[in-house]
Amino acid sequence: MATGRAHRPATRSRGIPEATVARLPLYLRALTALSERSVPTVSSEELAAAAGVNSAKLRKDFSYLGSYGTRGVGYDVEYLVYQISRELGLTQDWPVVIVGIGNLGAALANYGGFASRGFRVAALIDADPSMAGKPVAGIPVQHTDELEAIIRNDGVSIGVIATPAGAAQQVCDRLVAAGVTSILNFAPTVLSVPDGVDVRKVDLSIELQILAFHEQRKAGEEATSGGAAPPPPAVRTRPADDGPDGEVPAVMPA
Amino acid sequence: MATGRAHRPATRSRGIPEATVARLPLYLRALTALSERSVPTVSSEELAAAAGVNSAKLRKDFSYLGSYGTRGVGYDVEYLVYQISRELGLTQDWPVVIVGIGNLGAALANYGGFASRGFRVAALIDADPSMAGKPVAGIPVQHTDELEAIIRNDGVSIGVIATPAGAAQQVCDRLVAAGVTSILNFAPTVLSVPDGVDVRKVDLSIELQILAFHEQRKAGEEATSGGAAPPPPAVRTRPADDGPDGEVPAVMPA
DNA sequence: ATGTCTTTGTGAACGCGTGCACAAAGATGG
DNA sequence: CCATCTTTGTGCACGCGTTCACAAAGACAT
Ligand SMILES: NC(=O)c1ccc[n+]([C@@H]2O[C@H](COP(=O)([O-])OP(=O)(O)OC[C@H]3O[C@@H](n4cnc5c(N)ncnc54)[C@H](O)[C@@H]3O)[C@@H](O)[C@H]2O)c1
Ligand SMILES: NC(=O)c1ccc[n+]([C@@H]2O[C@H](COP(=O)([O-])OP(=O)(O)OC[C@H]3O[C@@H](n4cnc5c(N)ncnc54)[C@H](O)[C@@H]3O)[C@@H](O)[C@H]2O)c1
Repeated sequence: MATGRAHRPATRSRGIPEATVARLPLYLRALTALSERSVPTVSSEELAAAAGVNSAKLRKDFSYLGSYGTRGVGYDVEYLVYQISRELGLTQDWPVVIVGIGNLGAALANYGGFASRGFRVAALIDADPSMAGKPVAGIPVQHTDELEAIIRNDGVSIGVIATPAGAAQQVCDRLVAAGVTSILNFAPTVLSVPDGVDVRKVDLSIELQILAFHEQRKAGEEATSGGAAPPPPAVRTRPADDGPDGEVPAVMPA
Repeated sequence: MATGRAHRPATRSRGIPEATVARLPLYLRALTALSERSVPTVSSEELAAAAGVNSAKLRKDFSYLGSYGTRGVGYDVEYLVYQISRELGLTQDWPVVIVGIGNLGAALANYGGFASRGFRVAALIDADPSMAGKPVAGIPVQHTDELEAIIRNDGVSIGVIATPAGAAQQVCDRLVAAGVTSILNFAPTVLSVPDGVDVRKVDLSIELQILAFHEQRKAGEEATSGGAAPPPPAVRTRPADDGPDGEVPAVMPA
């Protein structure tokens, strides 16, 4: 889901398909749960069920990492946890900065799921001067002016943007200029970044709209007003056309 | 990203590919911005740039909706806003319940991006009795006991889960039993739902792990410790050691 | 009308991801 | 050591999604 200039022409980074990479955290989560229950081994079938995927897919995913299974037995849980962690780069510590400590930013700062993997909140940054020094989740909020210094001093390479949409690109530019090369964007905007910078976005509104689409399909499969097929569109250059299709507003002048 | 039992064997709902549906909200956002600036028409090239996608892809996406463009001119902004809104089901009002009003749930409740499209927060629900009646974002929190009544009375079909992971499946089951058929899940768990129910998940931790993967690739393309090839795995049959899964895992005895 | 110029809509090629199905590997038991 | 049984690893086919490239549609000028 990299947006903007974050093209992925051959980002099959080192032979591991992007789709597989996206599932590794899922497997890791399931394996961690098994590990906590001291389960020694799992079959691909069991693990796939726990992760909510097809077992053949899981086996193929693991085959990209190497042959870590034992035929007739399955996979060693602890060993696989380690291998996936290493592949994902979770054996090292990743300092993260969160920019925009409002409703969402504060929730993220309080989120325990950060530290549970190798992620550490290095700093909380906000433009509001009245917030400076105020602790959120035990960490004092710092002013935007400090952004560059923090990133350089702590060697931060991952930034989280939780500012209003209008500020996101500007914040993004500063992060990138200061050395951040991975961005998680919660603001509803398309970010432009130079090559080599990865952007992933989380957009609640988009998710809801996708759900609404399917919901509408489920509800109005046969009964709702209007047919299933959209009415022949009126081309507009000259309005005064037969325009009103159904009960439609939106007639445009050329 | 439907998980669990939400299989999508032929969910090409009515000829509109899933990938296209996922991009429609993106186009809609860009078009809304143009509309607010009173821009009358856009070319596929311009709109694609604004939405961060390829222009050919955009045209093909729109072609699934119908022929709404004018050759030599482009697309009428207002008309397209309406058509996409209608296709996504945003011309009607979607009541939504949020379950689990903690850090994240409260942030979601306060989020203005809900109402900006056709989504309306019908209720906030939490299991903590001490929260009952306390207003969050102007809406009084209601106890979980009320869940079924609220959903039935308001005809809620979309639910948002922001509870701890351990409670998510149970909450999900209750939502589904009460009539919810679309779920947006923020808890880091795989949800099992019956056919006909859509689940989408938002998982911050997974996004960060994917970023970490690419970050590691960028950093250690040649220099980092260890080679590229993983060491040959050892096989485990008899564990014998239960899990000190504290920090350094996985050296396998043969 | 006719010609030119812009931009859409889409046919076709390609590549990625998914899932089936099975041979090979290895564990386990005799 | 051999037979059997379980489960992995993967070759293969298929379908979806992306992108290119271009003919056709239409605006606009003359
Ligand atoms: N709250 C949610 O549940 C939610 C959900 C989805 C998306 N979002 C998006 O996340 C973003 C934040 O949402 P929110 O509800 O926390 O908003 P908010 O207004 O509560 O918080 C925004 C914070 O960003 C700070 N800020 C503004 N400009 C800044 C800048 N240039 N540099 C640093 N900090 C700056 C503000 O001082 C404020 O503290 C928005 O873009 C919103 O659309 C929020
Ligand atoms: N905070 C974040 O930024 C963040 C990010 C990603 C994921 N998450 C996930 O979102 C979920 C919520 O996170 P949070 O930080 O808000 O946690 P939280 O502990 O602050 O809030 C959880 C809320 O859910 C309520 N709850 C518990 N069981 C319930 C039940 N059975 N029915 C109804 N309500 C119940 C609790 O009373 C509490 O108010 C967690 O699963 C977390 O992993 C949070």
